[in-house]
Amino acid sequence: MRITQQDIARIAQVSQATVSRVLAGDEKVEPTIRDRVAAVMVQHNYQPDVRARSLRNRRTGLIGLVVNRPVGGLTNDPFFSSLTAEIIDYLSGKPYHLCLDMATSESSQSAVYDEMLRSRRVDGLILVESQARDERLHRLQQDKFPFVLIGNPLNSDEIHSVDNDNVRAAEIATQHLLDAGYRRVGFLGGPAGITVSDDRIVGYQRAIRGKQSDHLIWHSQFGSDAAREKALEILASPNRPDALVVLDDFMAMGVVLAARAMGLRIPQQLGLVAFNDTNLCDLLECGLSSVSLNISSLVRTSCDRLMKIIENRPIGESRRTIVPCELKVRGSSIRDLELAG
Amino acid sequence: MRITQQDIARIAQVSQATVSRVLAGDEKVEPTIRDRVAAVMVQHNYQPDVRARSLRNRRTGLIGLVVNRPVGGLTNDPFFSSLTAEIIDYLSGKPYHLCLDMATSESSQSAVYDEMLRSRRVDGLILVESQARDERLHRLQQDKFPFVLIGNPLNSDEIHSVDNDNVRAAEIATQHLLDAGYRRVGFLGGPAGITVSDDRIVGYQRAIRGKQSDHLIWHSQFGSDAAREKALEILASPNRPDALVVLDDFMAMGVVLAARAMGLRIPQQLGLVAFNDTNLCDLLECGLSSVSLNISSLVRTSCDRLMKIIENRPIGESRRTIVPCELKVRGSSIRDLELAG
DNA sequence: TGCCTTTGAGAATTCGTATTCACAGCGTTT
DNA sequence: AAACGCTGTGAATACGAATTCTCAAAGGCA
Repeated sequence: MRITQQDIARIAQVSQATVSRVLAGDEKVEPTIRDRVAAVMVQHNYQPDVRARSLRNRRTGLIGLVVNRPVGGLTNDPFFSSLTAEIIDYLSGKPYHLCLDMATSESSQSAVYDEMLRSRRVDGLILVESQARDERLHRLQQDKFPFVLIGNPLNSDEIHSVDNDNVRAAEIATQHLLDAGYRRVGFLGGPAGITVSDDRIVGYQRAIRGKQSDHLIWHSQFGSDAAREKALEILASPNRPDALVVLDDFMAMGVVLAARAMGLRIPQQLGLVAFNDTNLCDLLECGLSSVSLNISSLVRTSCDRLMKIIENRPIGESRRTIVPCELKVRGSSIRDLELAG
Repeated sequence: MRITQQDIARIAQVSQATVSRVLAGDEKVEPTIRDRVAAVMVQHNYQPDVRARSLRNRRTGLIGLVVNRPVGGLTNDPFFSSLTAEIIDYLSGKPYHLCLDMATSESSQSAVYDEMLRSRRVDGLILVESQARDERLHRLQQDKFPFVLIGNPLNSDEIHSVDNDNVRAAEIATQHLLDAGYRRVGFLGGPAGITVSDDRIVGYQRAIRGKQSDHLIWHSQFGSDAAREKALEILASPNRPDALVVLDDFMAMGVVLAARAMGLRIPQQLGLVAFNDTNLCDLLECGLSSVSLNISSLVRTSCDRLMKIIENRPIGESRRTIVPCELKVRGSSIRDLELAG
């Protein structure tokens, strides 16, 4: 059977309330008694029961992370894995733990949400929405449930959100390629409708405006395989681009394979810039230029914010925070690499 | 304020006990009443409070995953990310959630363990120990706390554990290279003392025995960068290997870069087999042969086992389960690829 | 000395649910 | 018709900790 405050109280010859007070570090406890109780607690290896505590305190000490992906959609998702890794890293040492959950299908989402929110399993939520789900977000908002969105809440500025400036990120990437001397800079994105992808296309277009006569935009499924197929097609077309901004590092590696298969040299004949700055970037001899999304600062900001909301502390900043991203230039976007080297 | 069973009871003109019974699907409730209560629950969007429930039931519905890594050691760890991804995948739909925690330092481990176990935050634990921590494991064992170890419990067969047969895996990989006609097959592992690495070295040696005069074993830090450095050194040595078994895909990619830099062709002049079968394997033109650790079946087995232990259901199998691994042959280990193609 | 304030600690209550216990109402049996 | 299940429901209690309420003892002041 488990040791409770009741037991400690009995052994130390005090009331259960006093044990609780000692635990809370209450000043109003006679030092003699405090020490006696503390000794008994240590001796019996007492640890308060979180379950009882959270019932009483209305706090579980858990932060939920809900990921919306189809079954199996998590494996090999670099964004997701960085995200969880960073969150755990950030939370370690703090009085919160991470509760991870997945909503696999549209229909299971409600269930997951209900289980997490209405049932008060977690104190707050971090949401990563690949597509805008106003309805859901507003439900949370109405329930006054503490949450922070990583992403773009679209038409709502009531919602606490932290985001990369995807538009700007793509603009920078594109501009960089233009500056490097590439003439026909294209964009290879993910499936249309995905917010990240759409946002970045806007940034691409913004940079291109005026500098180049046409917009070269393609879509592909995620992953290096799909991207390679698409790239084979793109690079075979008569007026192929001489540089590509690619939605993520994995897709970029697919493009690299396609280029290699077709005998195109990177960066001389094809410039590349991708996003995420994962460790994949070093797997290319010349290095893959990539825009770092600064996930750790994204995480730090969101978690800080969430903890403030949960603990009712004042929130200094505005509701929406943009985390700047940073272009990490490597070899794949330096057109005259050999001359320079 | 939150809606409780009490409220539902009042509205439906029954006692709170009855509401609880309806919720539990108790047969002994008059259909008329059952429907009336159910209707009120739906109407008011009632959801039972997990906190109260877990206090009463002594079950939280949480499974803990404790990862032992230094700060920042999670980012870009493919094993970890596959593992969590698979666990979440597996748990979604089941009445358990995942609670993720990290023990960054030796000293913080006790704290994490205490917080998780003694405080009964989770119903059971999945442990991934990179090194054997008998002391810790035995404490858990003595507390009769439900847990399953992914890995090797070394000198204890009392402990529930699920593991790859790392020895066999490495043996197969090595054998495969020997069969392919390579003459000097070496092994590039991680830092000495890491169980995975040590186990695989044993397997390597077992396969080599008799087939080759000497054992060619090197150690390097994890990650493609460190591996590349080491590989440059290895491949420059006078009696360099003509094939390498490499501890994981990432390190293997480092080896690939080194080989490429030195003008060695893969697989003709250097054969490669790695472990994990991540999506990195497709990033090599010829494909990287890799031993799949079958993480999803690893996860399925451990979670099943853990759930059985938690729920006191009979456990059919023995305490230790070995999940077979499978060599995925790709181009990097087919010595005469061009002849074959 | 007597009254009031302060201090410290125990008793009682609360959080929301599950479950045991007790019992009212009804039907069956002899 | 009386004694005896049986069934469905409400009342009461437990889970373990935090907090409020209560009160006794000690101390201060007039």
